[in-house]
Amino acid sequence: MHSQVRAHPSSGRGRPAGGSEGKRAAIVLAARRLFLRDGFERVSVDAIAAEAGVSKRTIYNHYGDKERLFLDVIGETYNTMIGAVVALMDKYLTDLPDEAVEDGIIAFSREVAMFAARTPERTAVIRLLMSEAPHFPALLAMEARPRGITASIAERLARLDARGLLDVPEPQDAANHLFALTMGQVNNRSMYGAIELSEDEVTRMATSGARAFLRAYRPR
Amino acid sequence: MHSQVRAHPSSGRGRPAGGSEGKRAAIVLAARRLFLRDGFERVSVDAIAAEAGVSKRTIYNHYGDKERLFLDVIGETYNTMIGAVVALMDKYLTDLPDEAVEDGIIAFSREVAMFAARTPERTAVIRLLMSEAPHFPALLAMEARPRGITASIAERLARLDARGLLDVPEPQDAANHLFALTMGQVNNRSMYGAIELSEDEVTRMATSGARAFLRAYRPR
DNA sequence: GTCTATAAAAAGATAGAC
DNA sequence: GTCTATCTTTTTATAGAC
Repeated sequence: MHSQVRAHPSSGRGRPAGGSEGKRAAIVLAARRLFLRDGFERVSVDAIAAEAGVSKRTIYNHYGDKERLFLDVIGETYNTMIGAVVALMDKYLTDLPDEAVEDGIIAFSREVAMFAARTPERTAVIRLLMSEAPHFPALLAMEARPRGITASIAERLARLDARGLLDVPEPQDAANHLFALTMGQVNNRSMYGAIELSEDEVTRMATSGARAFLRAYRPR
Repeated sequence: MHSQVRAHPSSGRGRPAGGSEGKRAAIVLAARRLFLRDGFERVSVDAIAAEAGVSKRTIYNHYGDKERLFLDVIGETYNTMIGAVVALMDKYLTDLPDEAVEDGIIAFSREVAMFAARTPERTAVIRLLMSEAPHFPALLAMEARPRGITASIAERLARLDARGLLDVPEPQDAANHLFALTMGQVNNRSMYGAIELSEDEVTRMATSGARAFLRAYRPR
C-alpha cells in the first residue's frame, strides 16, 4: 500500500529531556506536525511517539486515547490560526487617511489573500477540520470562531461609513463580501491549500476582488 | 483515473442483475456511498464488499487495489457534480428580458447557493478531494475542472455586457466575483457542508451577495 | 468470474517492571 | 512518570476450490 507514517526517531531528540511538561510539549509538537500533514487516520500513535522521542505509553498516560490528543492539538492549532487572522485584520484597516481609503483596502486585501495562500498550517488545519468534523462532532464547537474574523472587518467598515468614506449600511454583510472576494476566493480556488497558487494569481485575485468591493460600496 | 463503464466482453446488451457488469455497478455504488460518508482510510474493502453484496475477492479482481477503486469512484463522482453545477449555470442566466436582469441574477444566485448548500454529494466529494489530494496526487489532475463553472458564467455576463445591461469589462473576473459572493460564501461558511446552514441563512447570503455584485457591475 | 478461507502486517490500547 | 513488551482486533491482499 502507500507509505505508512514512520517518523525518524532522532527528530524529536535533543529537547529538554527532564520534566513531564517538556515531554508533553514534545508530544503536542509532534502530533501537530503529523496530524496536519497526514490526517487523523493515517497517523499512528507509534509514529507520534517516535517523532516526539517518548514512549507510546507516555502519550496514553497524558491523553488517554488518540482521539483526545487529536482534539486537543487541533483545537489549539485552530485557535492559534484564527488569532493570527484576526491580528492581521486589526493591523490593517486602522487609521486610514481620508484620501487613502481605497488604496488601503486594496493593500489590505492583497495582504490577507497572500497570508491565506502562504500559511500552510492554516489551510491544513481547516482542511482537517472539514474532513474530520463529521466523525468528531466536538470539532464543530469551533464553528463560531470565524465570525470573529468578519466581525473585526465589520467594525472597521462601520467606522469608515461613519466618516463618510464608504457607503456601508450593513457592515456585517459587507464584511462577508470583502472576505468572500479576497480570502474566500483564495480558499476556494486553492481548495484550502491543496492546490498551489502562484503569487501573481493571488495578487490579481485579491486586487480585482477588492476593486469590485469598492465599486459596490463606494459612496455615490 | 477516469472511470467509464467497461465494454462488456460477452453479452451484447442489457445488464443481468447477477452478471459481472451488474456486480461492478453495485461495487461502484457501494464504494461511493461509503467513501463519501467516511473517507478513504475509514472504509474497509470488507465493508464495501458487504454493502455491495459481493465478495471482497470480486472487488480485487475488478480494481486491483483499494486506491484504484477510490480514484475511479471519486473521479466519476466529481465529474458528475461539476456537470450538475454547469448544467445549473446553463439553465439560468439565459434569455433574461431587459427589464428583469437584476431580478434574474438574484434568483440565479439564490438557486445556485441553495444547490451548493443542499447537495451533500457535492460537498462531500469536494471535502474528500481536498483532504485526500496530498496523498493521491492523481486527484489534482481534476483541478482544472472548476474553471468550467466560472467560464460558463463569464460567457453569460459578456452577453449581458454586449446588450448594455451590465458593465463587465473583464467577464472572467466578474464571474469569479459572482461565484465568490454566492456559492463561495456558502462553501466557506458551511465548510463545504460540514456545518449545516439554515435555508434562511443561505437565502440571505445569496441575496446580499448578488446585490453587492449588481452594485459593482451595474452600468453607470 | 466468484466464492471461502487465510495469510501477513499494522493499528490502538494495556501489563507490569523500574 | 516512564519504559519495554505484549494483547487483541482489524486491515489489505492473496490462495485455491468451483
